[in-house]
Amino acid sequence: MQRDTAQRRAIRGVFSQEDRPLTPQELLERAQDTVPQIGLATVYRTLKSMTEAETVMIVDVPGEPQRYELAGKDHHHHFSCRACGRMFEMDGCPGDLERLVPKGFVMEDHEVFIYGRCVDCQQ
Amino acid sequence: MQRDTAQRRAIRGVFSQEDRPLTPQELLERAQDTVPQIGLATVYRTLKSMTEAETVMIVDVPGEPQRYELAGKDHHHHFSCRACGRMFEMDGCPGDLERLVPKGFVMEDHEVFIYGRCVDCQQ
DNA sequence: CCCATAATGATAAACCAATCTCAATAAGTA
DNA sequence: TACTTATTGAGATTGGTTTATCATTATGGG
Repeated sequence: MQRDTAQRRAIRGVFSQEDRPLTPQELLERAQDTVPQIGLATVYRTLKSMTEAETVMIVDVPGEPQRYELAGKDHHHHFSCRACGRMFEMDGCPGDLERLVPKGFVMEDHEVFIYGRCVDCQQ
Repeated sequence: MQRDTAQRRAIRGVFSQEDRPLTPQELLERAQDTVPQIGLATVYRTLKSMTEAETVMIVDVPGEPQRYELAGKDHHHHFSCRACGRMFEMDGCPGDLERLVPKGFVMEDHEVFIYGRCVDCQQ
């Protein structure tokens, strides 16, 4: 059966503290604040089981390694800060995407990424 | 000086025939129709010099290798077909993205990806 | 408290995209 | 045509992410 370890608690803790999509590396570093000896393999293993349990979702980002975010959120998109490299969530959705779709094509899904500077990285 | 080779002509030909963002692998396969012995290294070398010359642009796609498209096009976004894996261009742009940006964040750029089925892959 | 075994850490290995190496080829000027 | 040298192809190599290995640790039911 699934055991409750300090490592997994730390990873779950990071996800609820930072409410944004995280890379395995970011998760490792934050989790090490709580459990210093935690290794990258444990992070990947935990992410895999959380993904299978649908506790977290994979976020594919252009030109970056996969990120992971807690599942069950409302539909949203992402903001990537070019200064600090962090990715944030943005509620809502631009309407009227159907208008962009070429004739004869069928839209099933969409993603929007906005790039710029986050509130902590102004000027 | 820059020499005009059959390989480079083939690659330029593929770009103008297929008017969409192509992966190095796609370029290799299409170019081999014209120059069967062309190798992947040549494709990458040619893409690098075309990128430096700003003849082509890199398109970063979520969860996929980089693609390349001819430079100088109007602002547009991309449609990815889940059936055939090809990526297409879509003219235009959803307005009103500023509305999504969290307070204090500054938008510099944006990308939109639509997923679904292209006209050749219906039902 | 015991103990079966799930989980971990360190590191090696697998993967894949992209680049490098180098001998062979071929473009293009004289 | 001859020659300089840019370009090529094949395969090795790199760099980064992700997975596998395996001896060790530690959870949690009995």
